[in-house]
Amino acid sequence: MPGGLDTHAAIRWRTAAKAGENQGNQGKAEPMNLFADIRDAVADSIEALGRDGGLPAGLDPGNVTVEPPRDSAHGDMATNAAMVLARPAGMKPRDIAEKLAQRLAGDARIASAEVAGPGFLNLRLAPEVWAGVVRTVLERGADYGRSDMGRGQRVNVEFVSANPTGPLHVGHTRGAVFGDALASLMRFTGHEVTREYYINDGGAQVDVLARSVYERYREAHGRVPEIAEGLYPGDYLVAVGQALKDKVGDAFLDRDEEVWLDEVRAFATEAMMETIRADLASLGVRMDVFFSEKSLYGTGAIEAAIEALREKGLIYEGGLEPPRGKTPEDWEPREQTLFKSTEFGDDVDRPVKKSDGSWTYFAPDIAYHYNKIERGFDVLVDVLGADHGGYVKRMKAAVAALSNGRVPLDIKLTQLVKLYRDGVPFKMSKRAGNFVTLRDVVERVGADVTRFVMLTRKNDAPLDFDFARVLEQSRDNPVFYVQYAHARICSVLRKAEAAGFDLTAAADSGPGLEDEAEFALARKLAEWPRLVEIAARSHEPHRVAFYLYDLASAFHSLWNRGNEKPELRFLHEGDAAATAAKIALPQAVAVVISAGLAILGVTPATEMR
RNA sequence: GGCCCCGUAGCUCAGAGGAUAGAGCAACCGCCUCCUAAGCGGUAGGUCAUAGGUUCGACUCCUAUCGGGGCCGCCA
Repeated sequence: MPGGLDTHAAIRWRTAAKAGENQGNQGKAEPMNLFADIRDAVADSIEALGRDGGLPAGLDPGNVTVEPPRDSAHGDMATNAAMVLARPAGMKPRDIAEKLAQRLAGDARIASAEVAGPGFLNLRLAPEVWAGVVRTVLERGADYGRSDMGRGQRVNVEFVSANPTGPLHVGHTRGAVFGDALASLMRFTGHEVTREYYINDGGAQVDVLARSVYERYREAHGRVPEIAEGLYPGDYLVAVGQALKDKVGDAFLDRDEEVWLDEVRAFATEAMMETIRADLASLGVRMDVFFSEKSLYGTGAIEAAIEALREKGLIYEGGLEPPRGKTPEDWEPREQTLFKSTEFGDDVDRPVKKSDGSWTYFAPDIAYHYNKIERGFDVLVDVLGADHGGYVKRMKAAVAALSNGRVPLDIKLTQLVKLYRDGVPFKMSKRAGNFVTLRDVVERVGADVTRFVMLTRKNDAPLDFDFARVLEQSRDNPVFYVQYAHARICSVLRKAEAAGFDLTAAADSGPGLEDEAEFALARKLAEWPRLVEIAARSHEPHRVAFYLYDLASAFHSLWNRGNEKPELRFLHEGDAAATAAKIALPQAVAVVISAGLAILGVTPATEMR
């Protein structure tokens, strides 16, 4: 690397204007997102070249990206600028790349810029840049990687929303973890996030619940419960029946349903929601809003939502075509109230009101989403089980219609969780009501493990959850592997403190990076802000889990390099300067691991047991 | 019959339209007098299901087909 490098300039590379964003940082304006900064530099170069005639003026750098190359032999960062601009500039990609390379070579951060392949520009950054990344991490601490990408946009993440008829099960667990992590992720990227649960307390299923609880109530009075086909048989209702007895005594005994139905339904629903809230709490999930479907009935809310659609000319009375293919025996044309969802990409218009005049399930859902829009959210996210796949197009259509296209609705479907124990499928008894609950899972493996494992797959891929394997302490268990990295660092820091080293000095004296394994780790740290933004933009929190695994891997790798090269170890007995130089990097890694785990809702381990 | 998801190494899976497609496991070969070897390094392993299309460039986007899974089959 050039000996005459102005390290001072290299560290303080932010222009004065940009540094303004970082006021209150005592003038130490280190970059937050290195990739964004270098991309800015490329864009600036394009503009400058446009001014002095090297390139046509006014080129749009919108599609220019700066990203880590697949192969690190290609350098630290690569930009596609020349290829993207070739057509609008009317020039050959490699010619553009050459001009950019010359320009960028004047940037103190950039050690070399080489044209490669069809017109890639491969950039190698000055060693000081990577040391600067480590310092930035230590300065920012838990805020490193936080961004204002969301610009305060109000996001509503609706998740779990299980029917209030029983405790949460494994499927809900995945949705709960996903939604919660996504909410944290979006908050980290500058969105204002509301976690919301939609209580389906308005449909027939809560009547069934009430009748089921009534039988348990009778049971509490010493009667034999009659759990008819279709009622909920689960034991968890026994206590609810008892509680009902404690509350109302024998007031409902041997009375007609009309006497007790409303009250028992309300009582049972509340009891179930208490259970569900406790289930969520055991996972560390806290909702901001519980929204009751029932609150939409009798208040004109549904009517208003349908009316809003009608005003847009999207509601009509009519019949649907019989289903294509074989027509069911009992099919007959029926007049009903339909929403023109086909105008927004749905396959067929959807009924909102049945021929008997009652609402379909779709109607309150429309009203609920209308309510979210009216509450002023800018972005809606629904996290649903994959069995709701058929619902996606019509709901997106409704939201597009009601918000005039202003509010995007993203529906994330979480696929099945398959349970195993030591590779053997976990058989659930066919007896209805006997399923593996969220509590079962959390009690067996703990909330941290549950959460991390649930995020080691994309939401739309099925997930295998093996009770034995997730507790295994080996490299192929990502939870352990990441936690182990963090614990190792904590162990080192404990020893450093015990040896009397001043850890706060490490950040100031700065890391001395020399080995490729150290640079690799610093590069990984530099990717964090970028990774966070990509994950938030695509609503994919699993990317955080995968990143942490990669980061841990780079760390373990460096750790073992210390076997061959003792000078790379983090602790150097009796040598404060050497220790300060080496300990900053693992400190920074610990900061990012705990920041990442915080987004996933996982507590970092400080030691392994 | 319709809709949704998936198809990448023997297995489980990553992969913002970029270069020679990457990890882990399993296999094989190495590394502990040294901060936790609960770890690390290396070798081997591929028609990214198939066929078209879009473009400077496709595992990635579009269409069709095949295969696996799921939901629905009608007042969803």
